Amino acid sequence: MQRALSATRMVGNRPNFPEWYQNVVREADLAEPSPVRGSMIIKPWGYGVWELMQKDLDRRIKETGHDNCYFPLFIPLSFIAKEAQHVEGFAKEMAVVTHHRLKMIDGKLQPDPEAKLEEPLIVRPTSETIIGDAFSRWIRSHRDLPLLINQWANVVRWEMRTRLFLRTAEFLWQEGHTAHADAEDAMKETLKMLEVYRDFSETVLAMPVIPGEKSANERFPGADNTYSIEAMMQDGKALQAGTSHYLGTHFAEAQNIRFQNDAGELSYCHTTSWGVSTRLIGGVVMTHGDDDGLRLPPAIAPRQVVVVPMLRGKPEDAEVLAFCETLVKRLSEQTAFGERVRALLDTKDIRSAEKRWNWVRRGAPLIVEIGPRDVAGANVTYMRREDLRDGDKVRSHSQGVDAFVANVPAMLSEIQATLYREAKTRLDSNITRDVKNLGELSEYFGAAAADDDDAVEFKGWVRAPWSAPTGAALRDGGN
RNA sequence: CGGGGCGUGGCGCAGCCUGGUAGCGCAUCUGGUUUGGGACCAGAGGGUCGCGUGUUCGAAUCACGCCGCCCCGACCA
Repeated sequence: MQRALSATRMVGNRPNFPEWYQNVVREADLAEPSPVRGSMIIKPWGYGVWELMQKDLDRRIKETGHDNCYFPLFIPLSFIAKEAQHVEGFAKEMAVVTHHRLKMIDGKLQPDPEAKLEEPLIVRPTSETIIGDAFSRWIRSHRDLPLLINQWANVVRWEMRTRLFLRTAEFLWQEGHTAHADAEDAMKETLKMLEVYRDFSETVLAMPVIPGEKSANERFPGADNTYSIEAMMQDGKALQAGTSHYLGTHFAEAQNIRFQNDAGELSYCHTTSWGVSTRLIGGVVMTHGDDDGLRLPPAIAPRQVVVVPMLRGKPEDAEVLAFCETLVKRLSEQTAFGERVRALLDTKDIRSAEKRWNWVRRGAPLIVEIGPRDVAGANVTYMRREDLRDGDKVRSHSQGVDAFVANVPAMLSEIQATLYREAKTRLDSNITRDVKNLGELSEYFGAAAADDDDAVEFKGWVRAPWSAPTGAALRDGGN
């Protein structure tokens, strides 16, 4: 049994951060690589986290006036071709469907040459074009605007280099698409959703971010402006955690999305799109993980309290189990973050010590251990995942069962707040603010660019003047 | 796609230089002993040594080719 996932615990000083990340993803039972290159299998614990993210974000999207719908996975090649920048941006990474039938030829199953599609279909890398096509039919009048749509879907981008959650060939996301009568309204929408993402990330994921505009070279293909929220990972690097785009009239012009204004004149709509993806799970790992594995913010923990009975194969086991069942039932009647507390009794027939560590690695916020002595004294013994260790020792707490049950909602809130505070402190204290020009910037990051071994020094971020509108000269700035 | 590294039971590795058909730790299974805690003893199962071709009496080990994975870079949610 490994005792820790890496040797050091200092932020920014993990000897091999990417390796640590992969270990946590595996040990926390979040996901595993699939037989298909670049794609992953999201396991129940990881998918449970995604479902909770979805649920909360979906509510926010609806509260801001958007309706969900679903557009097809396949997009006609000609649709993509309509917007020049869009083509240029995505052409290199598209999966293409060319046949609709397999045939056994020379003992080998292969696409039937006679079943070739007249027009190839591409697997959506994003849905601007196919949704725009629908918008062009749905929108006639200024009374149809704004049109506010969202979809939860999978998309495919044939990436050269993939990492679980952070960049996979196929990933899950939501993509919002809206159409507006003028630039001002569309820009308002773009910034509104950026703010939705910021608040969601900070309050639900406990992941502080910096919202801002991306430089021209980092813009979404076909956008006039791209905004993002950026989070700082424990290696000091930035993770683009969500984007919101003002698309101007580019897609409207390419796809003829027009409306008649109150004067009877036809004009092009201004559109937006915005999305967050399963990458957020990777962000949570790299924000909150430690040497013992994952630490999940309670708001997105599929199980917030896990009860591990200390069974010894003796008659008193029955009492222990009965006590635990009652405890879980009472916990499930409590409310935290506006929902029932998610509690689990882990009865799997393995050693209880191993069970405990499984839940530690998965990041369950509260882990409760119940033995005969607890039952006799009506106590619970528990650990808080966000504050697991006292030096090398595991910090174990004891409390009367009634008080514990009543305290769980408050403790979950505290854990959520503590995780946020730790990350926020890290973010704030690792932004260097006294860099004034490109020379100082190069000097600060210095050798980092020439590094080719694992030991990349922790540099954090730099706040520096920005050479708008291109940002090209300063693009090594780290954010 | 450029540079570097690596593919040996589920996981982590040794063996390769100096060819003689596999070994360790953890995990798994069985039995026993333990029991406020990441147990101990004994036994067992599990490997086409990434794939292919070649050299050789003999290849995990040598040569060539291919595939895959990881890191850095470029690009991206």
